[in-house]
Amino acid sequence: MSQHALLSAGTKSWRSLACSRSELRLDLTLGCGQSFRWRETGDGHWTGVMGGRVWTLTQTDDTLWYHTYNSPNTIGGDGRKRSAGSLLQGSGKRSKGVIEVKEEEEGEPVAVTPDPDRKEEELLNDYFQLKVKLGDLYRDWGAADPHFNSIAKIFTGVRMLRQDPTECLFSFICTSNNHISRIQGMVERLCQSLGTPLCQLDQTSYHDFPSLHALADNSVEARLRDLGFGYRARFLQQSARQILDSHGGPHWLQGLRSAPYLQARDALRTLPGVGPKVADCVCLMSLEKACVVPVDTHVWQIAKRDYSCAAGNGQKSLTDKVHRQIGDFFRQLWGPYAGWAHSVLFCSDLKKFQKLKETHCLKQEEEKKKVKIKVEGEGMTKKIKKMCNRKVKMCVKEEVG
DNA sequence: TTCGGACCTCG
DNA sequence: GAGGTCCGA
Repeated sequence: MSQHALLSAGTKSWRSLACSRSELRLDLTLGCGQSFRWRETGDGHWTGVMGGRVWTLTQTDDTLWYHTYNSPNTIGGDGRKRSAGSLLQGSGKRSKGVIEVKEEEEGEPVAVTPDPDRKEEELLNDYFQLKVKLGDLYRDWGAADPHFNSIAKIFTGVRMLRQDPTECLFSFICTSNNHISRIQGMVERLCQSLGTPLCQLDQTSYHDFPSLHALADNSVEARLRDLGFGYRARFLQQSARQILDSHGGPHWLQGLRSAPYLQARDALRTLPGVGPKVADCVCLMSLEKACVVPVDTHVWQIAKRDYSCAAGNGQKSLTDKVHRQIGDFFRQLWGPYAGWAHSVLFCSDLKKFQKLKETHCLKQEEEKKKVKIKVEGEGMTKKIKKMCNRKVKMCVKEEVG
């Protein structure tokens, strides 16, 4: 049996939070290239490391379900033999918005892993920034931007994570000249090679993200080159060394959360391997700078193609000035959470999510047919039929375009 | 400020 | 070429 938790299998203990899909879509949020540590380990089940522990997350319409695994050296490990129980039917217990599902072993209830201080709930709330009401933000962005509005119908629940700054910084140093799937592999090798092991599930060993000390060791560059990091190997080691030697450690990175955006960005850019794009990603995704729009060639294309944004027209490469102009353009359009809005558009442009647009388009076609039948059935005038069809066509066009 | 080339590897 | 950065001119 799979050691990775599966909600339907009923062999593991799950807890849950009330959270609708419009507030959070796991597949989009965890797969759009913000974090590189989550894998789909079962249908709609995402397993990864966060806050020093291994999690499996999944969701139903109004609920976010989570399971955490005990590492081997903590009490009550997960290696015990478990039998499948019918835990989802009627054994859920609700307390202060938390549902505790008790697992059963040979008919006898087994105690769920206790979470008396609700630490895990807090970690999830913090990581997904669930206090920020995404529905309200989508409404505001849609009102200000028709193009966003058309995308938003398909790409709901794309939310900015609040990641650990060290993990975010060193992951994004790996992103230059690179694409998501390869970055995922690199970050995984980085953790397996230099991070503390947490637990093993179905031949996959999960490790914590490496500490600055582990990354700063002189042997790291050669080791990472062997693991296929190329020129980025030196950047990783040197940036870690610089943070330890010149700034005193991870505390410095955390401290940038309370610094203004430009100050934080400039501080990050003193590190080797950190240019405007990487610095902006770290600011947005781990340092609470929600207004920051990281600009890469991709976002530049979106600005030109979908917004006729003239910034950088005639330019061959993304200069600092073009970065600033495009960032300002989107900030003006979307407001203080512009970085969050940018991630929705970014997500909708990813190859792996194109199917979502197609299926949505098919649904629209079906709606169109239904409307047509209804109109004909009600014997409306030709003029009204025409108007109605045009409206549906416009809607479809908007979705596709 | 801007530009081109180099840096790594892979599909 | 890819979801970039660094370096020298």
